[in-house]
This record gives sequence, C-alpha cells and structure tokens, in this order.
Amino acid sequence: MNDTTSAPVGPAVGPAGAADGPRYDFRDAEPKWQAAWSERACFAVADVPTDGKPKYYVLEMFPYPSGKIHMGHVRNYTLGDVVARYKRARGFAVLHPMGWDAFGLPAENAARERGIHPAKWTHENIDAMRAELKRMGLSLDWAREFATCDPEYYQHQQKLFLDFMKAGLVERKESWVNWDPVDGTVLANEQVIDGKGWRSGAPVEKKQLSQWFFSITKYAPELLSALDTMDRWPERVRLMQSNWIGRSEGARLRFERAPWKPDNASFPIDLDEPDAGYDKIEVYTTRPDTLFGMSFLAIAPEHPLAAAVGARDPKAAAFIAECRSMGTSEAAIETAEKHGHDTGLRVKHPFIEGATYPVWIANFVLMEYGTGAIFGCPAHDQRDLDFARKYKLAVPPVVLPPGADPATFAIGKEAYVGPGTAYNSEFLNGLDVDAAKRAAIDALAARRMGEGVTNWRLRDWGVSRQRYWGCPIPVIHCDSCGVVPVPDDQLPVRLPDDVTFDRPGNPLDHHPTWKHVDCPRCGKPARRETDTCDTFVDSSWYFARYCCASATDRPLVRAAVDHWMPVDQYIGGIEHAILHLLYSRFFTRGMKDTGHIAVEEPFAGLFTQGMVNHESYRTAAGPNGMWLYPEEVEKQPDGTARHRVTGEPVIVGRVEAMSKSRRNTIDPGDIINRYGADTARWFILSDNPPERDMEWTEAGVAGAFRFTQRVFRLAEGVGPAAPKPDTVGSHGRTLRRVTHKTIAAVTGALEDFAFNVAVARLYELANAITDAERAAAEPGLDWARREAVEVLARLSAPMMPHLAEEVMALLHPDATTLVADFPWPEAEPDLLIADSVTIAVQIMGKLRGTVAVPPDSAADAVIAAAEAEPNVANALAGKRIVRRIHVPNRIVNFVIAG
RNA sequence: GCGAGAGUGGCGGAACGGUAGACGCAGUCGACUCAAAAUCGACCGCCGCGAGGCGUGGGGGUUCGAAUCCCCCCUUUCGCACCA
Repeated sequence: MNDTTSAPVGPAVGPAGAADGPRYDFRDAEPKWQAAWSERACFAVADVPTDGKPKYYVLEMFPYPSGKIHMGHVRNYTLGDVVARYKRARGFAVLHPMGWDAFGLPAENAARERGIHPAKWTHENIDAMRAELKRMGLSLDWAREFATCDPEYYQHQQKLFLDFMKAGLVERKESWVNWDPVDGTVLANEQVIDGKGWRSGAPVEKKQLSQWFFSITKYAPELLSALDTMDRWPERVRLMQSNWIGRSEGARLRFERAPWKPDNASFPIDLDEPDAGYDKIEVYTTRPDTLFGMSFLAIAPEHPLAAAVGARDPKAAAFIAECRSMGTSEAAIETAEKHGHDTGLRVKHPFIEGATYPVWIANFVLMEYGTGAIFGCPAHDQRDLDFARKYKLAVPPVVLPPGADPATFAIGKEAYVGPGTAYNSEFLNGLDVDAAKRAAIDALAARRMGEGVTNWRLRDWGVSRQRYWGCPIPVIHCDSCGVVPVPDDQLPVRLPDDVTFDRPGNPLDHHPTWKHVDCPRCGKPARRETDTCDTFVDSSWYFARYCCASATDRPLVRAAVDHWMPVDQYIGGIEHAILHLLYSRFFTRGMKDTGHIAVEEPFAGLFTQGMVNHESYRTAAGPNGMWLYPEEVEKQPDGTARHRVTGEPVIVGRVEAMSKSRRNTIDPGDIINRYGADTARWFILSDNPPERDMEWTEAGVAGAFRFTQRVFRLAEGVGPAAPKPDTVGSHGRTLRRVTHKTIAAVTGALEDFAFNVAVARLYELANAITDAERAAAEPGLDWARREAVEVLARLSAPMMPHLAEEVMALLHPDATTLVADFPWPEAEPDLLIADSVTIAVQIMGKLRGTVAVPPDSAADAVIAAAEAEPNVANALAGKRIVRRIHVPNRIVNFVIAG
C-alpha cells in the first residue's frame, strides 16, 4: 500500500544483523508479533465469559471511515491500547473492540462529486483504515467489528427506535429548522455559517417541518443529577453537560389582559373576541421577587400572540418579518441591539390593583426557552434595562443592595442583579431575595395565577435527516391509519442500492419505488418515511452492541451486555463532551427502560485526550504564501527553514491543529513505514500528558526511535539465563532497587493516566542499566542486569508491545508464552525500601545542605547529623535555634532567633 | 457577559505543603571516525570569578517551610452565550 521509497527522511534501518546500524528491525518484528497475537487470539473474549476473571471494558470512540487514519486516531487508540494491555496483564478479562461510524454526509458528497456509491466508498475506506489500524499492533478483538451502515447493525437500531416509540420516547412534531433551499435539506446549526448553507452558500431559510424527536427532555432531571455520581468523568465535561441541560428554578405565571382601550387609534386591532384564546399571557421568570418592578411584558416574534397581532396590524407583521430575516447565527453576531414593537395591548399586574403594562414584541425574547414571553423588570435585569432605556419605559427599583439608602438608590446603566432586600414591593418588603421569591410564588399560587416550576434549557433531540446515507426511520405513513410502525418481521428497512445523486434533495424521496408500500395495518397504499436518522443515533448504542456483536435475533443480549457494561474506560476527544456523550447517556436510559439492558450510565470512566498539532509552513507571508507539507521543508541549523527542492525561504508558522488546508498533516502510515508502530506509540505517549494538546515533531519521533534501538541493545548485552544468585554486590543491589522502584512507579503512573511519567521512569531504568553495564564485575550483577532488562521490556509492553515481545524472545529463545499473556511484574517490597535516605537540611526554610541517614532514623539522630553538617554548622554558628522541625525521611528545618 | 481550566529553563514537561526543573527534545564541548551518521562521555534556569544571591505570570496572605493552600490582579485556552 504505502511505499517507503517516497519518504524523504528517516533512519537507515537495515535488515536485522546488518554490519552497521541498529539491530532491531521493526519491519520484520512488528508483522511477526501481530500475526502471533492474532493466531493465538490473545485479545478475544467471550460474550458471557465463564473464566471468573473481573471484567474491564476499554473503548475508544470509533472512527468515521474517511479513508485514512490520522494522528488523532493514533493517539486515541494508543491511549486505549495502553489501558487495555495493562489491565489484561493485571488479570482482567478485557473487552477492547473496534468498529466504524459509517453513515454520514461525506459518503453522499463523494457520490455526488465522483459518482461512487456511498456504500462502495465507505467500505473501501474501512478496508484501508482497518489495514492501517492493524499495523499499529492494537490489542483488539477484531471478531466484534461492525460498521453502523451494515443492515446487520441498523436493523437492530430500527428495532430500538420502535421500542422507544412504544415507550413514548419518540415523538413527531413540527419544528423550526434551518432549510437549505439549494441542497433541499435540513441543516444542523453548526452547518449554517453567517446565515448561509455551508455547502451551497445559499441563504438559509427558517422553515417549519414535521420532524422525529427523541424525548431526551423526559430524562433531563436524572441526566443532570447522575452527573454528581460520575466521579471518573472530567469535571469540565460534567459541567458542560450540566450547563447544557440547564436547570433553573422559577415561576410560571399568567398575566391577564386588560380590556382593550383604544387610547391610540392607530392600533387597529381587537383581540377581545371571547373565543380568541388570548386573554392570558404566560411567562416564565427566575425572579418572581421582582414582580413589583415590572414595567412591560415582552413576547417572542414567533409567539402565537405575535402572529395574531401581526394578522391585524401590518406594522407588527413587518416587525416580525424583520426579526425572522435575521437568522439565528446573525442574531448571535449582533447581540447588542434590541428591537421591539409595542402591540398596544396591556396586561394587568397580578398583585397591584388597577396597574397595567404594555405588551411588546421583542427580538431578544426566545420562543424556545420558557414560554416565549417575559415580564420586563429593567431595574434588575440588564436586557430588560437596555430595552427600557431605548423605548423610554419606567425603571422602578425593588431590590435594595445591602447598605444602600432607599431614598437615593437609583439604577443607571447597570441593572442591579445582586442580593438585597425587597422594597417598593408591598407584602414582600423587607424580605431577602430568596424569601421574597418564595413569598411571591405562594401569593401567585393562592390567587391561582402561577406556580413554582423547574425549567430546562435542554430541548428534545431532532433526529430526522433528509438524507440517503443513514439508518431509515422504520415507519410508514398511511392516509387512513396515520403513522404505522414497520412490523418486526419486516425489519430491516433496507436502504435501496439503486439511488441517484443527480439532483438536490433526499434520494430516498426521489426513488421511483422504494417509498411506495402497502400499509401494514390496513393494506392500502401508503408511503415509507424517507427521513433517516441523525448519525449520532448510530453512535448512541454501539458500545452496548459490541458486547454481543454477532447476535442476529435481537439488538442486545442481556447476559452479555449486563456482564460487560458499563464501559470502564472510554477515551476520545473533548469535542464530543456534550452531544455524543449526552445522547449516549439518554439512549442507555432508554434501552434500560425498554428492557434491553440493566445499566443506565454507559461510561463509568471517561478520558478526554488533547489534539495532535504540528507546525505549519508557507512560502511567503500574506495571501501569496503557499502552504507547504512538512516533508517539503528543510530546517537550517540557524533555526530558519527553506524549501527542500527550490531552496526558497520558508516561514515557520504556529503550532496548530493538523489540517489538510494548512498541509501540516503527518500521515501515520508514513511514520509507521519509517519508524515502526512502537516508535509512533512511544513518542505520542512520551511527549506530554495525554489530556493536553501535543506537538508532533520529527525530532521527538527520532528520539523515540533511538530509544527502541537502545532497549534492544541493552537486551543484547545481557548474559544467558541463570538461577538467582545467593549474593548480589552493591552495584547489583542498586540496580535491583531501581528496577523494583520502577515497577511501582510505572504501575502508579499507568493507573493515573500519567503515561508521560511512566515513560520517564522507564528511561531512568534504562539509564540505570547502562550504569550497571559500566560497573566493575561483581557477583550477581549480570543476573540483576538481566532482571532489569526483562522488567524494562515487560513494563514497556503496554506502550511498545512488539519490542517487548522481541526482547523477551531474545532473552528466552525457548519460551512459549507471549508477553501479551504475561502477568504484570510485581515489585519486591524489600527493595522498595532504601538503605539510606537523603535528608534536606534547611535553615528558616532555605536549603543549606543534605545529610544521608538510614531510613526511619530517630529525630534526635537526624537533627544531630544535620547540625554537624559543615555548611549547616557554619550557618548556625552564633545563632540561637528556637525550633527544630523534623519530617521523617524528608527534611530538617532549623528556626533561628534574631 | 457567564462558567471552567492553564501560566514552571530555549521547548515538552516532573515535583504526598518538604532538596524546583526528574525524564525527554534542542544545544555546547569531548571521545570514536579520513569524514559523516550512529554510539559513548561531560555540561546545560538566571546573575556572579567565587562565596553566594535570585528564581515556578504579578501583588498580598497562611505556614517552620508554598509551584502547590487562600485573596486580588494580569495573560491565555476552552465551553455556553439575549436562557428571563
């Protein structure tokens, strides 16, 4: 596939045993050990194991089959593989599967642009990427592989959809969508850029469509409260989800409309017909305590009352149209300006007899949140204040800040939103904000005008997509029976193969026959639903399917899923912090409530990795500069860079995310060809903590490569196996201490996801082995070196699995057990105790010297030794010691007077 | 605007409140070599000849002792963003 001859640089790796150069040839070793693992099915586990081992489920977010793996994949799968191999060595039965998130728009784009069928494009990409992943030497159970575009997968998703429907978790409702009139499809918010479709460039329209929704809001309370128990998730992600779900406590109250009084003849409207249904306007507020500070009521332009007003008042209609033309994204850009239109209608205050307030249509009120209507309290809400100042509305203050004088306190340009005491508020006067809220809600309830409510920001999940390459939504529309679920025995609803992409819109809709079916209920001609599922649905249950990937008769086999789930360690990018992870949490609850599984939280542990970045290069500053690939650039000793071929000067840009447009990508396949998988894995782990963004550098990879060679050389340098000697000399003992401390340190680092620290400890062990190589011969030293090299290999195995096998095979030519099947090394406790510890000696917290004492020495002895240390004694001369602090095995600190 | 992180040598980064800079990268010098690569050895925070002093974004504080804990500020990254 990839050819090494095109690589411009790289180490000269000759065949093993060549006269010069490194002896360890990864090109020979890596495929050999991959084949060995595969032949022995080292990483296969049963759906329902009977070996009694504790289970551990490691999962990395599955890839979209774009065609090639990228460095982000390499990092993701390396991190997961380290965990999987480590846990396996620790005695766990490890489930570590892989598959493909294979539906989605790029396949359709390829079909449109290049005439390749989406299925063909997708499967070719999967084949290419599978081959690349296999070259990484991952400890995967490939028998569980699937792609979400396989009917064998999506048929079960259709079954789940129908079960969710039965359980009331699926709804069909009208909703406003972003509609691209050129592509003839709904766009997600992220696909609308500056009010235009991201592909067509056409202005996006707001359109009301009937769409399928998952009722994720039904689970809002538990999706929020469970976050508190998810202590193995990053705090950041939990917070983001919490904000996204957006619980708020407040009140819902109904304002009665005041009778219509035509004090201004220019308002030609009359909504006082008894059956109009506009006699009350419901609002949501988190500040019922500020009700006496009301000065207006405002409704969203999409509010039904606004439409009713617009039908009678052309000026109002024009204002509403103006608001609608400002798309959602544009509104976000122009956040400052608030606009409104006075309807002429008025509402009564719930508590103040005879007081009425104007009803405005305002662009800053959102129909999607709360009730689409607010009461305006300008003194204590910044938005309301901006609006009131612009339209010269009253600003009565009703919350007095602590210490402020009620006679002089006034609102300027800033609303007062802090704590305080209610005033100008009749029965609320004197109460603090919280007490006033409760009192106001009680009063509203007593009058049957309102009640306390909990409001959520989370909206239901719209899953309809007018696209071909997705899971068909398994329902049929019948003119007589309405929406009819496809019966189980007619599943799967397969995508037709013979589709065309020569015109905009949904190919399923254009297909000559596919959508025409008979109603399963009454038998009359009916239509298939042509919407397909959002691809986030596919990824909302794949983790459970892996547990029983070959089951054909049902989506999930309970015994298997209940055994393996939840995922013990999930690893992926932070970009999925909200959508994928929240949808999966919802879906898992849905699967539980429809009887498919027992767990309700899918991912017990979550780790979010950083990105892989790289320098970018271009030929000149400004718009004329051409981006260059890293392999086109040659670094100069003076730090500048030039073009490898033309010699042109090159501008070295920022270190930023790898992207095709900036050409600062590094192809993992190329790296594996030149350096091997172990080198790539080692470098990616060693560079920095895995949760942070890392920089991919040529020098770093080369350094990692040198280390692989060095480890092999250390192994070649040790003698044949021998029984443990009775006595070990001092160099040997020193080495053995390092060896066993390294076992403890690397174990701890791996448990903590501090893989860069684990790498550092292994470098230290290698350095200690090198020191021992140079030491004079003594009894037991050879044995200790051999032990150290074995430990080095075995501790490195989760990171560099091929090299570890090669080293152990070298040391044990007749061995039949693979390192992949070895248990994790155990440190000998005796060797973790040093025979001497270095105590820092401080005077007034400043280091003045060190003393070496036996571990756990008595305080008196340590202090005496510290005072005797020449440098310390010198500094203490003539001073009065007022206090002597001794921290066992660590420090002595003298506090002196004067 | 709101919320949450992060600021440590030339770089990536280590460091239970206890010897700041482990380990790696880059660099300097040396050995080997006709030479280069590879390998090996030494050095490698700043000031100072030295003794020593100064150093973890800035300023305060707690403590015998602070990169670490607390308060204020600065910079920066990310998330949400007219959410009533």
